[in-house]
Amino acid sequence: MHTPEWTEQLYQLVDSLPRHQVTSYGALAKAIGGVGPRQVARAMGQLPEDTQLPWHRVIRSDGTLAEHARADEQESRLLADGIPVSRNRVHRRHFHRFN
DNA sequence: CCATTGACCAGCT
DNA sequence: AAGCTGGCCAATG
Repeated sequence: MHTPEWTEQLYQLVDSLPRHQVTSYGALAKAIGGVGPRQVARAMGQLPEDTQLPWHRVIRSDGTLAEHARADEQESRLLADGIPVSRNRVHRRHFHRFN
């Protein structure tokens, strides 16, 4: 398997996410540059199951949670982080702004 | 404010 | 080569 070279930067960005904030695949893609949101999403899906990265804080740009194998776990992790999720959606005010 | 639609996207199988 | 993704954005109602 071949991991793209931008993944290290992706991991660092995700790892630096403040505890009570979320971000989107697209926002990360922009912050990295030259990659698309779906590539970021795929990279998240490839993370090992026991990763320490807060992958659960990466959601869709419209605030809804994407549908994938660990979606339920994602919701409970967000709630455990103190990030409210109602009707499968996180409010915009919890999005992190990259500088 | 929310939901839907359609064009665009890149990496699989 | 067709079809499916952990998506995004703008436009629309």
